Amino acid sequence: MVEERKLAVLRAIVEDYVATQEPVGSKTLVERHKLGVSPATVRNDMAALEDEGLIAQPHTSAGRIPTDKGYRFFVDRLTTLKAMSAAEKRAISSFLEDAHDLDDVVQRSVRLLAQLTQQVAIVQYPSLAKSTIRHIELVALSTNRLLAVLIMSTGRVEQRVVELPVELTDELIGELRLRLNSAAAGERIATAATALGALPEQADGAKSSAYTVIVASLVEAMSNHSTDDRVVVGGTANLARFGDNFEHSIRPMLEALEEHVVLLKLLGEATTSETVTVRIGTEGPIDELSSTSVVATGYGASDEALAALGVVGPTRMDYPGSMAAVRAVARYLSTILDEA
Amino acid sequence: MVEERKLAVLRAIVEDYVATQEPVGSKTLVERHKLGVSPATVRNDMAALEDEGLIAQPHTSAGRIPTDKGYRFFVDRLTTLKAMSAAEKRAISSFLEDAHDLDDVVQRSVRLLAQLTQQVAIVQYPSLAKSTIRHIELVALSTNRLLAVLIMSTGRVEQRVVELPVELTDELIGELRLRLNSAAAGERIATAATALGALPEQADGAKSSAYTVIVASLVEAMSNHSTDDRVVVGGTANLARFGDNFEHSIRPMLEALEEHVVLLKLLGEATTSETVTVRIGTEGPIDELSSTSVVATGYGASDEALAALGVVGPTRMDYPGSMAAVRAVARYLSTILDEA
DNA sequence: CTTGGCACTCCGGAGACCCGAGTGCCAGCC
DNA sequence: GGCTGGCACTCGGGTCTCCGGAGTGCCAAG
Repeated sequence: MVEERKLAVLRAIVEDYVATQEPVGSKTLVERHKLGVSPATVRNDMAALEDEGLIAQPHTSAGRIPTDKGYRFFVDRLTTLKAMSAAEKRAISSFLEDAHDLDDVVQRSVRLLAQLTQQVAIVQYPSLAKSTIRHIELVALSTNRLLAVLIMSTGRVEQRVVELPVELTDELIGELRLRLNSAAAGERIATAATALGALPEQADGAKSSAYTVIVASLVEAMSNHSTDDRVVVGGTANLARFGDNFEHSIRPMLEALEEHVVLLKLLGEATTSETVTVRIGTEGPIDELSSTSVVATGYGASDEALAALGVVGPTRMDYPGSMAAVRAVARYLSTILDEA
Repeated sequence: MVEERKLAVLRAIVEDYVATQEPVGSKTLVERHKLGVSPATVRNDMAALEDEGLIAQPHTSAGRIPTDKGYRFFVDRLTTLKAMSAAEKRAISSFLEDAHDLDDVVQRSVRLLAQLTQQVAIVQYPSLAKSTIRHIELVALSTNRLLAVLIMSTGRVEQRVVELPVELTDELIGELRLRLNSAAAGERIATAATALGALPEQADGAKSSAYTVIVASLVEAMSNHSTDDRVVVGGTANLARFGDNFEHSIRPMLEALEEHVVLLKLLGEATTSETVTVRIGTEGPIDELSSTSVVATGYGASDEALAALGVVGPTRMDYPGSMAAVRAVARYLSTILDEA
């Protein structure tokens, strides 16, 4: 038995099954893929592949379908990323470049990804922790409530209402704003926080105490990364193509998509932008989603990704296509954020 | 035939059908609702109701189900809003008050509404056009690109990148910021725009021309209400309870939920906060959603609503419950935004 | 106007049946 | 040793039939 052909058979099975969503038999396989051997031979190969746990048959006397392990093998060894067509590239860049807003960029990315892959797309907002502060704005809401608006270099805008135990004056706010910005601009939140901590000391006595409380409140509000988990989902209508098994596929999927925490888990460690991570079926962290796969990658600077994006779909998905689309969108997104 | 009983029968049919999702027959009806008459009598009533187009039978020899017209009658004449239980009220207010952010408030509202009604919930962000400007912040991105951040009284923050045909200086920005804010703070965008239009004239010659272009760009960016349509959707997992007819219920629903424009159409004219609007089945603007109903209302100031919120579900939904929940959430949301 | 009776309809589940695709294995062939 | 054709076997799933039960409409009597 030729090892090479056995792998060709595996590839053919994966491709066929992904395309038709039906168990594939030996006969149709040789017909569709010009393997140059007889069905019987393919059957032998299939038996071997089944022994290795790469494929399985749902019922006796049915065709074979790939197992998670089979997909894994396919993804790792039998596939190269499809290149995007020139037209697709053009579509991507023009679609994304029309955006005038970070919200807009993210929204468009999600749509794009969903449309390219015909799957559910997830895009995470640029992480607060990993981007730098461009500007801090303070707006008095009342004498003891302050709205702090953080404008990040990625264009992300974050706001916090801070309740203060002291009375505010316009003068105080103005001074605070100046100092805050000179201390924090260009820094990351974490480093800015320490820099800000030093601020009160530089002030003269009377204001020092006021500074102390205000800065402390600000720092606390800023470093509360509870909203660091902003994610946007799109293409849920593509779930409709999941096919039949409603209760076991679509419901848990919809539930997961509601829970941003779960989504973040799914995107998981895909925080490096150079590689596309593929999590197949039970490899994922969520038991309920044992028949779904995640294709994800990071975007932003190449060394340390700002955030992740990806698609989620049934294990029987077009991995090469999805991987290519995910990578392409991530790249364009990175360049766009770089410009901004 | 007693008219009053006939309506009781209609009510019973609606309630039963909503609860069981199965056509309801005369016999089970008298059993479950103690109508005090025989099934045969009820059958006569049913025949009359069917003549009036309020109920229908899916097949001969099946029970009856309400028609859209039947639901309409039920909603208009046979129902009073369920009061929320004290526990529910407490849950709502405490859940919403924990929010520290407009985004947070909206997000929580959507979840709350979805959970209360067990349906898909939609909440629209406070309209830009109808709220007032609290503060305008300008941040230089480069010498000829300016980031304008609009902070509205509702806590909504909107940003725009403005490309300018002139060089910016810190001094210019500072002055601009002062003038902008004194002219625009407390105004609505529309009125602010005209006020801003007058600004350049007040400046002295050299700066006047710079002002003119900058202000023009700003006004244009601000009054571009393309993002006025921000809506948030939640509870899509509840679609799973839609039941069987996948292709005809869930897919178009998911597709509609992706399109914010469509959602806005659905919320439609529900811009008054005093009444809860109910759109049943084909009464709605979207053909594909002919078997779904929308329960919506406005929130914000009582005279002119800031925006709308509501739930979308199958025509066979619990109207009294949904209406009550929608109204309750809208009210709490209004008070919260009032405080902020 | 209400009610019991009765004949009629028809949906939908259970069972029987069969076809066809697919398999495993074996013996022969290169 | 690997490939191939042949063959008996399996079994899912579509089709058909059948039947019960829930529901109806109508009618005549109270």
